[in-house]
Amino acid sequence: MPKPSIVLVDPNVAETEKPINEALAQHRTLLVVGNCWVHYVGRAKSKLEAGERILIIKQDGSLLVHRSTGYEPVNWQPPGCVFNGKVKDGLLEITAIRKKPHESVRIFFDRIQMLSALNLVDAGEFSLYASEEDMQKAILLRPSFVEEGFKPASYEKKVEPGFVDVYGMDKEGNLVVVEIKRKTASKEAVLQLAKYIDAIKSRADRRVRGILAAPSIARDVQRLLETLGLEYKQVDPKKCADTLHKAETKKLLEFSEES
Amino acid sequence: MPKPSIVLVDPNVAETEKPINEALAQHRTLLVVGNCWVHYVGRAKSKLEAGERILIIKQDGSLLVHRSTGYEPVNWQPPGCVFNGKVKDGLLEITAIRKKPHESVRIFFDRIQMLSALNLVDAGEFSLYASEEDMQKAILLRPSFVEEGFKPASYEKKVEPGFVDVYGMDKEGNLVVVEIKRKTASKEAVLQLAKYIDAIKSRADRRVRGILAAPSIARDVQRLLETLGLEYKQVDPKKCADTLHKAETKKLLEFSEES
DNA sequence: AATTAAATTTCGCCT
DNA sequence: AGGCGAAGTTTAATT
Repeated sequence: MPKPSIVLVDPNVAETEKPINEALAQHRTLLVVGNCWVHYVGRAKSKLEAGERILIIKQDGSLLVHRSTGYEPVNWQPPGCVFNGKVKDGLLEITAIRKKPHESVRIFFDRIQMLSALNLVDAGEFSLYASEEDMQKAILLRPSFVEEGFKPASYEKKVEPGFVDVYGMDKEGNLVVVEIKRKTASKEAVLQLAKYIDAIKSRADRRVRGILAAPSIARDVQRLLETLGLEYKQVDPKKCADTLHKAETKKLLEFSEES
Repeated sequence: MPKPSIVLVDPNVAETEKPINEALAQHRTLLVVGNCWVHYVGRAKSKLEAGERILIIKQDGSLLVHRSTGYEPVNWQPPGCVFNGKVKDGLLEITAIRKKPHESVRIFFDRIQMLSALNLVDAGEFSLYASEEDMQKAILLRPSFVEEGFKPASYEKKVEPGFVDVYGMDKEGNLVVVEIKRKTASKEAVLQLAKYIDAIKSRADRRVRGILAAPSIARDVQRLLETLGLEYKQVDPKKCADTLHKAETKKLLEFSEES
């Protein structure tokens, strides 16, 4: 039976110790806004001077300290920390300790504008569309996105430097390696594809074609691509997402008709 | 003259429209906790079903939606967004729009546990120690970290593929190229060093040694390194940071004695 | 403005 | 558990 949320506005620092440690013990989400400074020692080492920030401690043991600007937290810890809060001499000190790698974040508050201990109930599903994985699935489903007559044979095939996105054969019987990028193809993508081609060519008995499938490509990158004897095929991630979506809807329909 | 912070606990959704738009207009930091769902369209596309989350909108136009677990936000926008909040049919809809690339995040709240509009005052400085740059400075200051008798000649020297971290001479008069890594040396670091060495060897009149200075190196990477005729020297970033710190303290002392 | 490299990257997947 | 590659990566530096 979860206790309801607690919100304290402008509390004395001293009176926050108990609710904070209760919230931490119950693995609730903790939200603290106030004037603080932060010491971090671990993979690196940092010091943040005093200022007003937002501290978030989540139930999985992750920690975020956010300043008034910027997408990224100024200090943080990934999930799995152990926390402790204590008040001494009018200061609230919150310590987060992680092992492997061993590191710690210590936050000192001398004034707290708001403290909140929350019970966040969240079972909602998150779906991301048009990821590189979606594009891969869509190409396997509709190989003509790459080329008419293309026949995929395998995907995520192990080829020495790493993994090939899609691997198959064109209508002339040549081997085809497809490298997929969700956005504008970079030089790195071209070089990666070239590496795969080289590795496969060395032990193939026929011609090996490399196709870079991406929504766009820069002029100079395309030149590099052509110099290396590779090809480019424009593929729209949105269209891939739509194709996938329709396929999945159809599958669901068939399933419900069967049952 | 900044207005003080506002905190509303369990407000009706309808009554949040005005304070939210005021806070957005005044570029205050907005904190909303409540039950919401999120649609994102832009570089990719995502959908997040209903659940209780924390929304942060910062004064620089960045946006974060945090779930009850995880270091990373489930949805976000980097700084520079334009926001709008409106209430309709008992729902609060907050829209964030970014141009270049054009994308949008729409958040719908049907229940709000807490709303807070903050004026965060934060002029504190953030310092990170033991960066790669710090290690470079420390090696220039104390070349014996690389090797007894090593004499640095230059740093960030242009050598065709890019820049060499530290460049100098050993006590036998051989050229020495030092590549610095703040953490475990990767295969990429070894190959990069090899490229520099090749470039320099081609126009040098004496032996050229390549030393990879890093806190650690994987067994197989070390094998590759040795195959390429390069060397590894263990260097501790923390020790570098300490050396630097002491040097800077000393410098400050000398300065205050002079004046 | 575009490109490249680094990050206390984190995260996921596979060996 | 360690290693490798991808990310709606972001961010800073450099061309």
